[in-house]
Amino acid sequence: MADNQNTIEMLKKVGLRLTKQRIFIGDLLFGSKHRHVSAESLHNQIEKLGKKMALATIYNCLHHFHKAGLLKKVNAVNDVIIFDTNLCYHHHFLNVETGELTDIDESNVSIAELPSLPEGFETESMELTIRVKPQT
Amino acid sequence: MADNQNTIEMLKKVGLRLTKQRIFIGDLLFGSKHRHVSAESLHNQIEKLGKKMALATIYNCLHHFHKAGLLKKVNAVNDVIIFDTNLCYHHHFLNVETGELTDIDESNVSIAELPSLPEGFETESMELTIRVKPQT
DNA sequence: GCATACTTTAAAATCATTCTAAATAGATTG
DNA sequence: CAATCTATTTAGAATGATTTTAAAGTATGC
Repeated sequence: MADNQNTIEMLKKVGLRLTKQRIFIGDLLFGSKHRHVSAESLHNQIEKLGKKMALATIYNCLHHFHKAGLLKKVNAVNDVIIFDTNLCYHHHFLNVETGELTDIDESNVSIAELPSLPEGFETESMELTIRVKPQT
Repeated sequence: MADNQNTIEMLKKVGLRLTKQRIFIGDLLFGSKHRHVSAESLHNQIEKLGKKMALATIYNCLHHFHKAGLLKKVNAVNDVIIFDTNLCYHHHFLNVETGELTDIDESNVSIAELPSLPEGFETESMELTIRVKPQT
């Protein structure tokens, strides 16, 4: 499959070993649109596809992808770590009831002035979270 | 003590029972400057002050204060829930190495355009997090 | 192919948080 | 101010997400 090939290229480029599990997860994550996943949600998806994979493997894989710069970590929601395949600078709506994240179209937000950083620090990333809840 | 009196007023105003533990925690939290605390960090502080208090009591208290609108919940960091005594709309630097949060002076940030919310939702809060790390 | 280092895995361990059930302490009422 | 009612505190158990461990398996270089 073409996807498969893309994933393999990607893993090679960042110097990660080509394991069945990483290729499978890579295909899922980078196959189509951007995604927000937790280890648990990925695990569920993988089980629904009829595959078996240890949860620990999924954690390992997500962390490796993150270290390799393939995934961005976004603010934890309800104690759950969420990884984002969209690496570009962008923001989120967070549904406080469900924990669901939705991308905010970049053009819709602009941060006019940026504060100066503390001495000796550099920015790693920046994220605006707009917590939303169903209208009462 | 004056602090004590303020805390008692505050608890009465929001309709929470006056317990020794809540008064003590209220004094710690609202005594001077704004603070960012986790249940654990508060527990440590309380132990250092030579008092004993069950961790569960601290969790209860923080949640009650939050429900009563005395504390704001901010994005979890490293799986830890952080409460903020600063209720005003403001933003944070997050030290990704230590998890430490620092307030950003409000005047230093302005969000020019706001995106429209998803249908049927309303904003609960909004927070910009600038993740920073020591310069390499 | 073989050796080596890296991965996967299941299960145990850990860590933050919540729950439980009993004991205690505020609040309320007569 | 005692009796009662209900909320709160507490220790410890339970839960849930994540990490660690140690053993077995697998990719990669030679």
